[in-house]
Amino acid sequence: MSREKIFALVDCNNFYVSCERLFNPIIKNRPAVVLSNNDSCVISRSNEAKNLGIKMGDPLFKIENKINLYNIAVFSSNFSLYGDISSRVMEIIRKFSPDIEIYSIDEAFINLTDINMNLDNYGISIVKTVEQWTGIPVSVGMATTKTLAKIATSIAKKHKKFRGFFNMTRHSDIKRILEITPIDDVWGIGHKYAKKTKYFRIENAYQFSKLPDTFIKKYFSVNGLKTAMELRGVSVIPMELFSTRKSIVVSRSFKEPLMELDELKAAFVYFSTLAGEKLRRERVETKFIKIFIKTNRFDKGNYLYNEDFMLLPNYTNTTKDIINTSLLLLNRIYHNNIKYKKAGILFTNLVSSNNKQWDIFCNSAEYKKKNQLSKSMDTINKRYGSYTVKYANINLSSKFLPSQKRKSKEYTTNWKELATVK
DNA sequence: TCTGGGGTCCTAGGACCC
DNA sequence: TCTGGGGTCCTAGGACCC
Repeated sequence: MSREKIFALVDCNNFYVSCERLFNPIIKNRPAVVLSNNDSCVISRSNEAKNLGIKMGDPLFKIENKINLYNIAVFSSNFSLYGDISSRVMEIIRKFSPDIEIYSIDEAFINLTDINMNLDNYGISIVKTVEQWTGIPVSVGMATTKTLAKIATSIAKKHKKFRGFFNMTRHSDIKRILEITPIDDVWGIGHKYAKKTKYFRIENAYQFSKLPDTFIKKYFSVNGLKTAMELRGVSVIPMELFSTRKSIVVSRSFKEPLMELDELKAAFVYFSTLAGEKLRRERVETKFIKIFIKTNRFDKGNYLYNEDFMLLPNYTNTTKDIINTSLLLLNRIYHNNIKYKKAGILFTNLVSSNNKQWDIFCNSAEYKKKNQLSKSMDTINKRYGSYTVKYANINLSSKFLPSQKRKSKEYTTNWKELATVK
């Protein structure tokens, strides 16, 4: 029998808002929110904003009143800033265990099974170190499975008295904790499954964990069964240490619907540029390029979705190839007099640039030339800011560009916007 | 009126083959 | 045209996550 595993989840508190606060100490205790693309809806809230009843996903127009009434600080999202802060946080967490799974921009699991130290001290030390070195507050939860660690973290976050850390590994009363954990708070139980559990009169995590396996599998599939096992303390969701990306998407909703082909073309040049950068950053390539255009999904009865794809003869990650392909596909699926509200480009079947198969007919000299051009552009744009150099046909003044009226500066990633010291 | 973007995994069902 | 079983592979759609 192998030793019981120990997982810790490190979760940044209100991550995007916390990032904004680093550079705006003035809003330290003011309620604050960060908005999604086009400044449409709320995607991050400070504790004060949560206490004012602002919900995740609330559209901006719905909370205008509260914003004025309570002087809420509002930010457009600034993902290059958040991404940069995130990687700093992750590097610090890595010092506590190299066995790390970066689960999302603001969360990481670490495996502490082989750490021969007092776990309580270790957990408190993680919370303190990350906060001191980056200024980002985090919560840490420990347990014998990832699903339980999720619960432990939310307890650490919810109750001030724990100071950001909760250890569930040797808790004498896990049953009691699961009983007070609503089933829809459990990792792996989403909207639809929560509704089903209600139907079966399952209210909390403990009740769910006690259901017969065959029943769970029938109504909640194997993933539901995994969740139940993990709640019972049996670790069945392993750490994913070397996840390789399987798909890449770049898509945007337009503030104003686009109708003209030229407008959409500009949008796809923009998407292709971002998508190419992403492929190269991840060191992957693709043959499979799909694009889609669609109308407003809330416009019932008139919803229209069009997509098309192409399988390229050779793997690529060069912006030029992606632009050419996406414009060709756009010509195929575009129709007159349609109000397109959202569009995007998608790559699947990615392969690593390092070990891809060379095709017999691939012109490798041509390939290397295009590749070199793309890479040089990336280097320049990284150093001097996005779109310092770009393909001539990209038209950044077009109306497809996301509207971000309240964006903070790129303090850490753009030379032109370094924070100034007063 | 306004309602994001980017991912992964599982399953059911169709196409195709013997 | 109808008849049957069994297997694989692929894809669309649905579920979940942040």
